[in-house]
Order: sequence, then structure tokens, then C-alpha cells
Amino acid sequence: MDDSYDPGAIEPRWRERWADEDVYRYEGDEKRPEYVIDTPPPYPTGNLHIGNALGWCYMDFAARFQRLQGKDVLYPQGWDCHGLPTEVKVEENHDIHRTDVSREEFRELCIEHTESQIDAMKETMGRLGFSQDWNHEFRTMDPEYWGKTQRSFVEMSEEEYVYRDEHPVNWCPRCETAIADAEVENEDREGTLFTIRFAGVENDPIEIASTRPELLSACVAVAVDPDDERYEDRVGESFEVPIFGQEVELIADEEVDSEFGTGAVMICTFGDKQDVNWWAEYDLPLRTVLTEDGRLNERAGDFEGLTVDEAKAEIAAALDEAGDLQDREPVEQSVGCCWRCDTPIEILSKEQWFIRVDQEEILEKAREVEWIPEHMYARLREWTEGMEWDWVISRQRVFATPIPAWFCEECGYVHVASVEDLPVKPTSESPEQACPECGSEEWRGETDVMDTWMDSSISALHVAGWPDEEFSPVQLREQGHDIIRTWAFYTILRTAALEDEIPWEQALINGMVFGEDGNKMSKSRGNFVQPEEVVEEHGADAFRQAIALGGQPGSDIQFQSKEVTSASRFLTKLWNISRFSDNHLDEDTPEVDAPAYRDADRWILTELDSVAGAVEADMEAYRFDAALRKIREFVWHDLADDYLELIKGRLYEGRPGERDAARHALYTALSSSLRMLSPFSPFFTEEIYRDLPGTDGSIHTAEWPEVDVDWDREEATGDGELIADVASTIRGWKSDTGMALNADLDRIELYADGDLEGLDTYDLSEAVNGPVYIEAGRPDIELVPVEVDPDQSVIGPEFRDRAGAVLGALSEADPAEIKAQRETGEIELDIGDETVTLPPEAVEIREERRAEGGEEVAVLETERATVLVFP
RNA sequence: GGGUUCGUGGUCUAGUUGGUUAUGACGCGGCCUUUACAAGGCCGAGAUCGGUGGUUCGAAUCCGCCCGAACCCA
Repeated sequence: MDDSYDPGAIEPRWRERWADEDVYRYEGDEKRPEYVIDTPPPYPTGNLHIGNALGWCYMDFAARFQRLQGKDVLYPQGWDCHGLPTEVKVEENHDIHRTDVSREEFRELCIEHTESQIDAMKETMGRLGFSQDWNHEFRTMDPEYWGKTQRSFVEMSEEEYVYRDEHPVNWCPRCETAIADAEVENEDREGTLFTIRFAGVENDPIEIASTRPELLSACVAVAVDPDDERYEDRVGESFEVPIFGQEVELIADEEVDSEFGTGAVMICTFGDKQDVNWWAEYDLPLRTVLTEDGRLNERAGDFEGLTVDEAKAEIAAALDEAGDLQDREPVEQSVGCCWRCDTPIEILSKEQWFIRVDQEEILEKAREVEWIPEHMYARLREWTEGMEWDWVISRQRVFATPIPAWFCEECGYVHVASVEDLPVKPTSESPEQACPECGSEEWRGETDVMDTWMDSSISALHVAGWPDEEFSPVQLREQGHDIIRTWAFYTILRTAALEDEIPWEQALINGMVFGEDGNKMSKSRGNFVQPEEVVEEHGADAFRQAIALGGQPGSDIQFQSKEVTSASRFLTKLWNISRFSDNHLDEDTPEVDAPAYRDADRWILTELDSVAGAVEADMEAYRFDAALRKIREFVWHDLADDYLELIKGRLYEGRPGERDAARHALYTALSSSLRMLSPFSPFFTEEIYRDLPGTDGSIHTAEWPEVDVDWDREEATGDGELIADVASTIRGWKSDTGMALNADLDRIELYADGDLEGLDTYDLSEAVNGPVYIEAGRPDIELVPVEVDPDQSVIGPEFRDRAGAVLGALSEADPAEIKAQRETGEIELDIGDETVTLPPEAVEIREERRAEGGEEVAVLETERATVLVFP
């Protein structure tokens, strides 16, 4: 082994070998229980950022742990390729507009671009040591995949989840496509509130408040709160919209906020969702004034062709000139924006494809999923219950899954493809049948494509082998809480609709990663960290530990470079432990038969066994933070600080039999520690594990540690802890008194309250460099009770409201007196005006023992024993 | 406005069903070359557990209110 730990040398080497050996392949042979992960297919941005890394680390910890548990793990990786950002990028890179080339050509350019983006992200995944089975890679832009998306569409059409209708939809004027509710993000922006006078037709004028004068020509009514006294008796009056001249009526509706502006608002088709509701409820006319690219149409007269912003300014100016603009003031407003390009969205009424949202069905299924942490279910419930509109799935774009449908040129009949025709591109292929309505054979292929969530929301089905194999829920979905309303929601909806099943048994939800300063990472804030930078400096193994320790899954974590530092130190420590062990282990070590274990060996193995059990429970519960902490504690404290020091004597100078017992226990402890750590630091543990004698192949195909404890656990733990405690106390004392740690001691005497008979002091004696004698009775020194230590769990329940007085009296009492009483079997105590009797177990007496002079001696107190050291 | 989560030494974080002296890390101060390890060891300082009221013999933990932060939704 090299003298020092160098992740830069280790990590690339194993990455390559794992790929060569196909270590992470899923067998699918049904001999072992399965553990299937519905890995997020990320959008190929070309950059796997630290927030992604968090989720992938969680999945990788789980995948690796489950492999050690003997599961047949399927950890696939997909790519959610379709979408607008790629189209925009391709247009930029090639300096074209998507209509400049054919759909096919444009699509090809998008695919080419996406491939290079994917490669970059795979590189980062590899460096971070993620253990996907690349035999199960999928890309939603491949026909095998989007054919499945089409199939899901066809099946849902048959089940009447899919329908086509004209309905107001969210529309991004920059992307020139419909978008779903989930793709609208509300942003707080500073706007202007205009107060506009509408002249009365046969009555007084009214002043309305609006932030959108550009929509005046789309105004179809004016509304007020029915309880608003200012407008009492005026409902039903008519007004003339300034500039455009249409007549509108005043209606009353409780949804109007009388506190806002003048309390009167105009209803346009459409300014916002509320307008849509009113429009439907009061059966108002439709006056569309916006075009698909966000300009005013011919209805706006002189203002035709202006953008929304231009029109706002010009119409406001025109109102001012006409004397109809009464006021303007700044106002905070929440604006719905396209989540991809940040452009304020409009609402247009368009014929689109929709998927029916069955809230009850979705919630029923969502409740069956185990959400980790539990409260993440509330996120989904909230969103689901608040859904107002069905899911619009058609997009007026190119790079996406085509909607497999045609329209009859004669009668407009809509024909949806049948399953055996898929995958199909309706823009270049036509059905071979005549229209069932009119007999025409002229078909026009649908040019609309599907929302990319239609692709990604069947990922669980896809990884489970749908539609060829019978579907049963996969084990795990891991994702961020920011996409619960989209990806989790849609996946549950689709799996319920298609298979009447839950998609996954467990949904593990990760938080967001913040920078060191606690703020969201951003390049402009200067708190941005790229995973590669960290790997470069400290290695992926340390990075992964830092991620695991950042906080419990579900909570947002602050990325801390100091956690990477501490992880790197821990790995260095373990490297040195391994290097030390390496010098003492040989080929025969694993095969030692019936080792002659001493107390120290039984102790470390018992400890190991309980740690392995506790860590396993944490890993099962996805408490990676707790698991890793326990492993570190064991390795550093128990194994390195205590056990190694105790067995050095035997390792260096012991007789073969006892030396081999120590070697064997050391081997077991080290090998087991490595296996427990391997999900967190796969490169490091592989490097050392493969070097250990008796190992065959990769640590990542090994088994979770288990110790055959055929001795009394309590006794082993008690004796071992005592020995370890005494040894480290004496070593600490040596350090304190400036003595060399290997300095010889004349003799050590051990006194304890309990039974020390039969305690194995061999290792202890070697560790402290002096003979150890177990002494019965009291040491030949003065013994001074110094403190009464009450046990509140005894005193509390027994004395209830008098417990406080008892505790007070005990702290006042003379410890020597209490001790004397305690030895008689009961303790009588005056508390105020009464006397109470305490059982002996209600108190512990802490005593200090002092040498009575004569011989030079140090008296050391440990948890369970008094140690006399004669230097 | 509604929902969710959270507030613990300078910083980050643990704390299971309420029970002695509140965990660990980083940082800080001091001491130490010891047959794995100075990227180490040992020792130390540093927290009225956001505030407040309550339940209880006993609260970081349970409940109410207040203050503050973050996220989601309107």
C-alpha cells in the first residue's frame, strides 16, 4: 500500500475497471429479490450540478446498500431529451429558425446536440462514482421510448382520459405554445395600477382599476363586490369602454376584492384565470385580442401589431390624452411566467389535447406510496386538491413526441393511431384506412407534439419493462421536492390511469442544496460550487460523505467544504488503519480456525455486530447521515483508538495462537467496516478491500457484515469497554504528564465496585507497558466520597412533586453520610418538615481516591474502576 | 392569505418513546514526534437548545402564543 491516501490515483482506475467488469449489472433472473429504482431522467443541460448530485448520491447509497443486502438491483439511467431549451439552443448554434428546415432535419439537429450534452453529464456521473447499470440507459428521444409514450397516449385515449377541446390555456408568447399549470411560475414584480374611467351609457361613469390597459379591447364586463356600498344599486348599468367603444355591463361577484384599487375591475378575455372563471360563469362573449406571438390583433384597431408592453404604454398615453386615465400608481403584483423562459404568460382559448385529472384517483394512489419524509405527501395533496384545469398536453413545437393522430380533411373526424402502428410520425405517415364518418381517405397529420412530462411520467413503467411485462410497482423513486407537483404528480396520474397501480413503493424526496453562505447557489452570488471542483481537490469519496452528512434526507442542505475536509481526514485515518493492518494480515488470516479470542477481540466483534445492525437499520430508513456517523464513530473511536492499541502487543510479540486471534478479529473488523462504508465511498473501499486477503472480486458484490457472536454479549461488551477505558485513561494520563506513551510502568492496580475476577488483562498490560493486577477490596488509599449523584428516573416517579425537594436535600447532604446510610440499605433524608426514605438505587456516590502517602502513585478514575498507577 | 418545514457553542449538525454533565464536525487556544497516522494524538475554552406561557416531579423533546428563516401554493 502507498504511504499516503491519494484519491486522484485511485478513483479513475476503479471507474474503468467497474465498467470493464460490469459490476453493477442487473441480472433480472428472479433468483433474488429485486430493488428497482425509477431514476430521474434529467434534462440534458450538459451540466450535472450539485443539486443533482445530492439526489444521485442518495440513490447510489441506496443501490449499493441494497446490493450488499443481496438484492438484484436495477439502477438505470434515462434522459428526458425533448423540450424547448434544446430547440432554442439549436436555433442559436446554427443561426436558424426552426421553420427554416424540415421538421425531420430540425429534429436531427436537436438529437445531435442532445447527445453531446448527455456525454458531458455521464462523465460527471462517472467521476462521482454513481453505479447505474448503463445496459439500461434510455433516452426519451429514441423511437423505442417515444413509441411507448405514444402507446400510453393511445391507451389513455381508449380509457377516455384524453380529449380534445377548445378551452383557455396558459400560453407562452415567446415559446408560442400552450403550457400546463405546473409550468407556470408566479413571480412578484413591480407593476403599475391604472385607474381608468369608463363613461356610462345612460348613467354616471365608473372608475375601474387595472394593471393591463392593453387588454381594454378585450374587455367584456366590469365587476364589483356585491357588498361594496360604493356600487350599491349600480349593478346592471352599462358603460362604454374608452377608445374601443364596446358596451359592457356591471356585474357583482364575491370574488372581487373591494380593497383593490377602486373596487371595480374589468373582465377581459383573458387577463388571468379569474377572468376565465367569470367568463364561463356569466356566459360572457369572447373577445380575443392577443395573437400567438403576444401581439395585439385587428380588434385593437390602431394598436394592432404592438407587443403587450408597447401597447400598455401607448394605450395608457391615449387614455391620458382623452382624459380617461384618472391615476397611475406602482403596485406589487404576482405575474404568471413561463418556467422555461420567464416570459409572462397569456391565456388564450385554443383547441388543444387534454388529459382528464381525476383528483380522487391520484390522491388515493399517492396515499399508498410511502413518502420519505412523510410530510412530502402534503405537498402533493395540496397541489392536487388545488388543480382547477385539466392537464393540457399538446405543445406547438417540434422536438417532442408526436401526438399520434390525424384529422379527416373532409369532415374533421379525429383518428387516433392504434397500438400496432407505433411509433408513428403523423406528419409523414398516414392511416391506411378511410374515415369511418365520411369515407374520405385524405388525412391531415397532427403537428402538435406532447408535453415532455408525457415522456418522463412513464419512466417507472418503462424501467419495469412496460408494456411487455406485467407491471408491478418498483421499489424506489428519488427526486427533489421542487418537482413533486410535476414529475411525481404526473407519474402517479399516469400509472394509475394505465395500470391502476402505484408507480413505486417508496418516494424518497431530497431537499435543495444551498451554498456555504446559506443562500441558493448562483454564479452571481459567488457561492456556486461545481462537483468536479470538489472531486478535483478531495476526491469523490470525500464529496459523497459530505453530501451524506449534510443533513437528513428531505431537508435542504448547506454545502460545507469543511465536511469534505473532515471526510477526507477520516479516509486518511482509515487508510492508515488499513496500512497498519496490511502489515499484520496474511493469506491465512481469514482462514484461522476457532480463533483463541481474548476479551478485547470479543469486545470489538460484539461492538461491530451491533454497529452493523444499527447501520443497516439506518440505511433501510434512508438515514444516511446517521448511518455514516455510526460507521465513523466505530472506525475511529473503537477500532483505531482502542482496539488497535490493545492488540499491538499480541500482533508484534504474541505467541502465534493469540497473535492469529487478534489478526482474525482485526481482519473481520476492517473488512466489515469497509463494506459498511462502501456505499458512501466506493472507490476507497474497493481499493483496500481488493487488497485484503481472502476477498474475491469487488466489494460492491460482497455481503453485509454479520458476526457470529457465540459468547455472552453483555459480558464481552462490559469487559471490553472496561479494558479499553482503562487503557485510554492511562495513555491519556501519560500524555498529560509528559511521559512517552511507550514508557514502562512499574505496576498498575485495578479496583472496581463490580466483579473483576477473570478479566483478561493481557492486552491491557501490553497497551500500557506495565503489569496489571486486579485487586479485591479497597485500594490502600484514602477513599473520599465527594458527590451524591441522584438518579432522577428513580426519584422522579417515586416522589413526584416532592422530587425537587429530595434532589435539593441530596445536594446539600454530606456525601459521606449518604454513603454510610446507603450501605445500610435505605437512606433517610430530611426534606423541609418531613423525613423520606430513599432506596439505595436512588443515588450513586462518586468517590475520589487519594493516595495516603508513601509510595509515589497516580490515582485515576475511570467509568467503572479505580486505577492505581505506579510509575 | 393558505400549506409545509425549520430555529441547538463562532459555523454546520445529532439528539429514538420527556429522565443525570446536550452529540459530532469545522474553526479557535495549549501541549506532544508515540514500532498505522502531524492530513495525527491528548487537553481545553465555547450553548440560559429563537422568545414566552403552559402540561409534568422533571421539557431541547409535548401543547399554546409570539418572533424569525426557507420552500410550495394563491
